[in-house]
Amino acid sequence: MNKELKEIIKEKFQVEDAAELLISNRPDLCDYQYNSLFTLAKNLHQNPYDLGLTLVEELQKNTECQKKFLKIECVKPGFINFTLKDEYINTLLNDMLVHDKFNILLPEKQTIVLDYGGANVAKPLHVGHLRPAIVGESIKRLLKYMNQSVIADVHLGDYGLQIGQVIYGLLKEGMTPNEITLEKLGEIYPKISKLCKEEESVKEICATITKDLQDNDEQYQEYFKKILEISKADIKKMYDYLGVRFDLWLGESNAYKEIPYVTEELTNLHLLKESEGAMVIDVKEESDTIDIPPCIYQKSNKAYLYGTTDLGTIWQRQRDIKPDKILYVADSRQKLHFTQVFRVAKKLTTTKDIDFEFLGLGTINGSDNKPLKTRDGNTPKLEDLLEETKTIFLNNEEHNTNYTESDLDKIVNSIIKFADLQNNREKEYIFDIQKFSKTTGKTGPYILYTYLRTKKIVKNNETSIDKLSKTIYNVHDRELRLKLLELNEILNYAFKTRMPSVIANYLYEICVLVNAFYENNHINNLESIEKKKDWVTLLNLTTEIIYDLLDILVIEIPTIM
RNA sequence: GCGCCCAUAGCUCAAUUGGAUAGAGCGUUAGACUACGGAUCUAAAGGUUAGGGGUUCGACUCCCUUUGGGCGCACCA
Repeated sequence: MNKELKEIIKEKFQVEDAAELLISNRPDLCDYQYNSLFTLAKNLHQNPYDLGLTLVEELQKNTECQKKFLKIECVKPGFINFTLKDEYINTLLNDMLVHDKFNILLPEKQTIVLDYGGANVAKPLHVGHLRPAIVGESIKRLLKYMNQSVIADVHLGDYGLQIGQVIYGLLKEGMTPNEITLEKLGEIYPKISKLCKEEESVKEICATITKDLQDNDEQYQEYFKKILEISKADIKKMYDYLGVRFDLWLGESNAYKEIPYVTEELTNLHLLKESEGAMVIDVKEESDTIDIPPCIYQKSNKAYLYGTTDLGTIWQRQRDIKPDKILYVADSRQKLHFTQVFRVAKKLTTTKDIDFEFLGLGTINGSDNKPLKTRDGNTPKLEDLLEETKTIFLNNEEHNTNYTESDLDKIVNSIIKFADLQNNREKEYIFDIQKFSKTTGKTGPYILYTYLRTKKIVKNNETSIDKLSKTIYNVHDRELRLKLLELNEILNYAFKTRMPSVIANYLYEICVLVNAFYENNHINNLESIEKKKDWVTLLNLTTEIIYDLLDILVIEIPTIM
């Protein structure tokens, strides 16, 4: 859209201008705005407004611009305002109609490993697991949509102290591996975890069991395999319900065989040093203004830690996948840990070329703004929460609809996910089941409802879907069309920032405009065939866009609401 | 102690990374169904962006500071 602007700036002032034409935040004045006159003027030592006037004059002479813009003007301190011609808006929309993925600009293809989910084996899934799963899955779908080759790895926490704790508990109760059940695991972990906090000696025993397990103790391995099998099945079931799908089901335990390679290279590079009985790696850098503590590689009892297995995992990914990037979706509190791990990986010749990104998540709090707890003080189980959402939805529901179980699941998913994904992932947010149960306003059901009623109109008038004519009929019509044109900018911005919330909010804005259009423009008994054809085509394009955006947000569409 | 993050309408959140008049939902108030699905739509009210300073054409956004909250800092993950 701003090709001519850039060309003219380059030709006239010999400046390569990186700034884009932006969507107007003053729709009463224009459709698109150019805000960079001030920086341009500063570099050229000229007055921004005069500069703007010169540019506008050139733009108005340009024949391509004459085709695209109804009005170009320079105003006040130094903005250039652009108003699009209706005909040009429709040209762009027609391009979206015929091209793959609505003609958006796709970034260069890269191979990206996405590490999210991060469920811990042997601990029951709770609310805390919801956000990494949903946000991670959404980012995965966004990256894929934007032409990236993505490998999703759940990276289970399956070889840490919690396993030692659970094995200790099982042995104490005299259970054999074959007697282990999911319910038992759910019971034992919190019990022993609490005990470890109270009694140092128990914690030491559990640590020793963990260490021996890592050293392939046969008995412990048998317990471990059984725990992993049962727990994994449960985790899979829950992720499945949420539509969260991984390409790889690896975990910490898979990284163990890689550790010797990492150790060898660390040793060759003289990076390992002893400190208070443990082996650590210094990660301080010259440019640091603050103190970054070293990465602990091996405990004084020779057991390995989280950081060690992360390095092993990175090593393995480099060998088997050769990714350009590895992205981690995890709780913000782990930021320092990942800074340390990334710095170590950047020192190793094998893994130094990988780009690392840590995508932090804020915690989920209860309505008291404290970490979510049930009445008995425990963290609520994810399964119960979803069930509760379903019950509240059915009780609130005033429209005598008989839902199939499948539709009901899709609606529950939309409630939870749209509530979560519209928030900035970096900030903590309040998980308020009462609030989520409301299905009016900015909610998943609102989006689904909008989609279904719009889709129905398209279906009822199916015969006439074609290309848009040059005409736009009224203000609701024009606003909707302009909103659809934002798709490219929105998707690229969301991609760049890895923020599903950008998409969720845009999707909502589309739906608001579709509903306004719907109320004001009735299609079925329209006399003009041309107009009817245009509007059905427009609504068809809209539903296709909504469909794709919902898919990125991991929301499926029910047959009925 | 050192460091990171946060504070926006009564409540829950936005604000395209420094742009023009800070926007939504819920709640409140007043309206709209003889028309394609009313889980909708049209309006109104609600703000010194925690306080104070600074940077500049321009600050919710950047810097300093005060207050109030959350979190992380070596053998947990």
